[in-house]
Amino acid sequence: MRQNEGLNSDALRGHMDGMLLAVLEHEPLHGYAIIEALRERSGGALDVPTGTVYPALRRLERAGHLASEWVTTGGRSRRTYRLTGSGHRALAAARSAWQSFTDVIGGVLRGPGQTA
Amino acid sequence: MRQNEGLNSDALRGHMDGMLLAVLEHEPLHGYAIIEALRERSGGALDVPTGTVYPALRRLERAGHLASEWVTTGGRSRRTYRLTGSGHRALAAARSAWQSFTDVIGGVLRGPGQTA
DNA sequence: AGTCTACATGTAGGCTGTCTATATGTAGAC
DNA sequence: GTCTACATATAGACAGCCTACATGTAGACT
Repeated sequence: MRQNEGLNSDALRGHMDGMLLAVLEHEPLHGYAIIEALRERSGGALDVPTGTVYPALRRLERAGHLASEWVTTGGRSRRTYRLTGSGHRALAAARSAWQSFTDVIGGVLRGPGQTA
Repeated sequence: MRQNEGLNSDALRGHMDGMLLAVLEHEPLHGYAIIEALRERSGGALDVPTGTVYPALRRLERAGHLASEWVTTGGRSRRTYRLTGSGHRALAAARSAWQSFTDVIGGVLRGPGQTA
């Protein structure tokens, strides 16, 4: 279970929740499928370990942003998560926060006087 | 000592080092001035506490990216930090990492199929 | 003289999210 | 019978950012 190419995991902190919500925006998914979706959407850059995802999903459910139910398909049992109303709002908030976050950090990193 | 507007501190994780290096790129500064520079460059969004900055500066010095010396001006003593060669390389690496980081996270947050 | 604010550095300890490692079990292919 | 992919879950380590505290100087104002 190797780690993401060049992406340091400290940097992921505080952005996992938003990504999980984003992945679940238009379809309910179970944990394992969420990990695959993250890998695909990131072009292979993101390989999030189960020890990160499962606790995070439970946290988001406790917070009311996700709801889960067990779904059995072809002999396989999966806990499937979907966004709640609160989850949709949290996703919108996460996107807005991401925007200001990148503006601020990006601006500092580039240095003063650079607009682009 | 109030906190940054809307910026959650988990999100800062792993990006402080790069910002500190960026602020020191063209001129040596002491800790207190670095905090002010971060506030100015971020348009007031970033108000980093001393308990974050001073340990971080020491860490970066131990890592060889910064060098420090005590400078006394007008009765005031300040530990002034400057970038080393290794620090300049680390800053370049941080900028490159920031680019891929925002590409990856931004891409996932936006959802599939969106180029812009 | 006393007080207050801005300047200036520093540490101890807490919090919490991510990671590693481990445990458990099913389905299907070979 | 074994191996791989699928699938969920938890315990404990790790590390960076934060709060709170401790300490001290310079200069302005009263």
